[in-house]
Amino acid sequence: MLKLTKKADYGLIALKYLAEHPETVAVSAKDIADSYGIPAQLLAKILQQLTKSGLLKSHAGMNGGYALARDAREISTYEVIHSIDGPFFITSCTKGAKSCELTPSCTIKEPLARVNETIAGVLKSISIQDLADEHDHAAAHGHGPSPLVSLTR
Amino acid sequence: MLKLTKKADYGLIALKYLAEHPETVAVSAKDIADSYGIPAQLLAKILQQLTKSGLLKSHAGMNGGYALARDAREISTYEVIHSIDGPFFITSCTKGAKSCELTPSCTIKEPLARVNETIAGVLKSISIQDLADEHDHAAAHGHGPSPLVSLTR
DNA sequence: CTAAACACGGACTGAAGAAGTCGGATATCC
DNA sequence: GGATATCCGACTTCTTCAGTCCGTGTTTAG
Repeated sequence: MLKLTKKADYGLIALKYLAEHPETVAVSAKDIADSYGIPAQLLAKILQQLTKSGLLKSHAGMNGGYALARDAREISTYEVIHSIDGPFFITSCTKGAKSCELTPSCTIKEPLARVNETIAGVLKSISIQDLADEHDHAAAHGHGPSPLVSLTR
Repeated sequence: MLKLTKKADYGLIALKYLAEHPETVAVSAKDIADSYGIPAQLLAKILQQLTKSGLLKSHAGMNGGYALARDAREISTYEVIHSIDGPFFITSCTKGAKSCELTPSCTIKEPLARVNETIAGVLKSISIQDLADEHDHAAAHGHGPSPLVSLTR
């Protein structure tokens, strides 16, 4: 139904958490999970995936944990979602798939592919830092002044 | 994984088909299904749903079938998807849901809600007629001149 | 050295939704 | 009345998501 998975949600939550606590060297998966009521083991797997994708740095052993691999401003929500949920496409039969060549039904998919690119572009323009900022501003005065999604029309 | 269902695809395919054959009074679900290799009974249910939503007009009996209730230019892809897949939301926990109030994890959802609105806006700006046109143009000279999704950035 | 705390990673189970099927009822035209 | 349609609900099957379990490897504290 055109919604991203909870794993992606959890991943965004965790990264936002890390962006909001830049002073800490490393945060364990359990700490973040406990803060939000997320299953710890599940979040751990998500963070592992994000580490493999190069978005996080991990440190094993006691007092270990995760930290952002780059500045929060350099990590886009697109990368996070792509890392966790894999490449997403609006259309069920995307280019490269096998089933698509059989039927001529793909005539519809071309315009939808543009929609897909639009979504990707929007997500790429939103960084983890934007999420953290948005949180503060939203609580402060309703809707932030940041031109996050200024192309709402 | 952020993709719409096959039902929605089928629905769009069928509406595009109807838009491309405006001369015919009514087309049966079976005819459309056979043209694209879609399960007939499944497509029938989809068209019934679109009829209930007021996007199609149906006529039972022999030589019966479906026809567009309005001009193809007045039917947006948003309406079709919304009718078939229901209200879609990027975030797993949208406003109005119960589970959202429990955890403070919703801090992330606010900016994503804007993304959601952006997607909805794009889909609302694309009509069934656009799909039919796009099909012709795409085959002719690659990418149509229509400013369909001009806000790709 | 040892044990606790942490990251890693595969395998597994349950639940939910999607995709498609089946059977029957009703309406219309010939 | 029979053939062709829509209409509609219930049902099975399949896939994927969400979450858990368990074991391994690594680092640090004591």
